Amino acid sequence: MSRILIIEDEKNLARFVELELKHEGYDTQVELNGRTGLQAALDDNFDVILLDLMLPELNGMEVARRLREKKNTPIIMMTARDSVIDRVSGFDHGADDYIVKPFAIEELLARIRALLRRIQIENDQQKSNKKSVTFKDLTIEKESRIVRRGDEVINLTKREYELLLTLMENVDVVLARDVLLTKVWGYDSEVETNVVDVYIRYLRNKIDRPGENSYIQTVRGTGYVMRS
Amino acid sequence: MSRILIIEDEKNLARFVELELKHEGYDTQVELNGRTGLQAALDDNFDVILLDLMLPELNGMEVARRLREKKNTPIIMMTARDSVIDRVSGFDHGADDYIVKPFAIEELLARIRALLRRIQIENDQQKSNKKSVTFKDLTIEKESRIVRRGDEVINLTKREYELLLTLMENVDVVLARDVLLTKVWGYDSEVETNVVDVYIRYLRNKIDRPGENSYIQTVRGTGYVMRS
DNA sequence: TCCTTTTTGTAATATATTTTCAAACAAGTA
DNA sequence: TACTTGTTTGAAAATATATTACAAAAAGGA
Repeated sequence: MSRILIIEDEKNLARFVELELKHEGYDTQVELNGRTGLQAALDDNFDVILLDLMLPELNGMEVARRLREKKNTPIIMMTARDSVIDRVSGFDHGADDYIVKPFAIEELLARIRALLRRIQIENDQQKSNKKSVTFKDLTIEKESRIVRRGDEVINLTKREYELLLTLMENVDVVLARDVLLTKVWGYDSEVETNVVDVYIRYLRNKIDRPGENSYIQTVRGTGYVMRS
Repeated sequence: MSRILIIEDEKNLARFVELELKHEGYDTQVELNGRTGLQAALDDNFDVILLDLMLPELNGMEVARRLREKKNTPIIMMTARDSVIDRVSGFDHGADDYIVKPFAIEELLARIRALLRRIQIENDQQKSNKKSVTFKDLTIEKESRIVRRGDEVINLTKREYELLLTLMENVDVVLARDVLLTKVWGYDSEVETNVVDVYIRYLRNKIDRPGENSYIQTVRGTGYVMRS
């Protein structure tokens, strides 16, 4: 179920919203000031953040701005009535929607649902929409399936290509052999997991430069990763 | 099986709910007024409390409030239809969910299940949901499995990493050697408990600074802990 | 179709790293 | 001091990964 972070200093309101959201089946967490709210938002992956504009320690706009430097978690800004200027700057700082206090809980729920739906659609499109993937001076153009290191075109077989693509679409995520196996060879493949090692080697031979560290790092006991 | 306390003065309703819950395999107890209800809740450890808002001697809100001073037993508040004001203050006093009377028994069962699940998840998983874990200037990024002390990256083996993660996800909890063994080495591992000591030493060598106190403290006769 | 080339997967070996054990040592406690 | 508990160490055992050669399968071309 979706996880929602509530950053709001009025305890009664925070508690009320939290309970209503839990009642709807969301997983919630409350933070009572901007600083801890931002920290929680960064440490954790929430689906939506409800962010009050007026907060102690760090105001809502500032929280949104700093969060946006790192992440794109959707934000619904809660503003005092008619504070148009705030609205504008709120959007400007990265809010995805806003709701004016005092609000009917049903309106908030509707906005959350709408936002989750919107994000879902964007995510679906985005992933398949990206035309190219990059890691350092390595690029993959998906449509043409051309792989380059700098200017030099690298010829990869189907398996090699898919393995590299998977790694490059998950930069900084350590992928276990069996994960790679299901992603590249298919969930029902019955090959030995040693093929992953072998293909990693093929890739290294083709993309790395002699003497330099490999672009693909081994994490012993766990898997492989391309670290930025 | 989970134990549920029903605090409800309408005998018929209380009886009905009790029978249904027993039928579902829960262990139940009924109290017919706020005073004895609170007493029972304090004396005993229930998994969930069903609490009516309108009660003789001590109303539901008051029961919730006083219980919360001592305990965090999850509460489902049963409120009359559309009593929004009651909701707000009820939640404010510590309810975890509410159900509006009259309700379908199936909805109540679903809410109880959801609540039990949520509590479970909050206990176990919240920590493992987090993307990163921090202790003083030590951080672990889980996806990339990068461990840092300040800016310096620390290389850990699989076992070392998992041991540190376990300790850091349980800051201020003293973990016995055999607990660490089951958590890190697996429930069926058959290694000597001395390996824990050995790995604690490896970790200390890698994360501590010479001269400073160790981040990992020994609790003689009990286990190890990272104290904040 | 038949032959050639390329790709894929397996298995064996070599190499590197980690894990474990057990014994000696140190420290804390009664 | 005697006893218990924790620490440190080095070496052996266990595992994981890298590398290679090769056979089977698939793809391509005449």
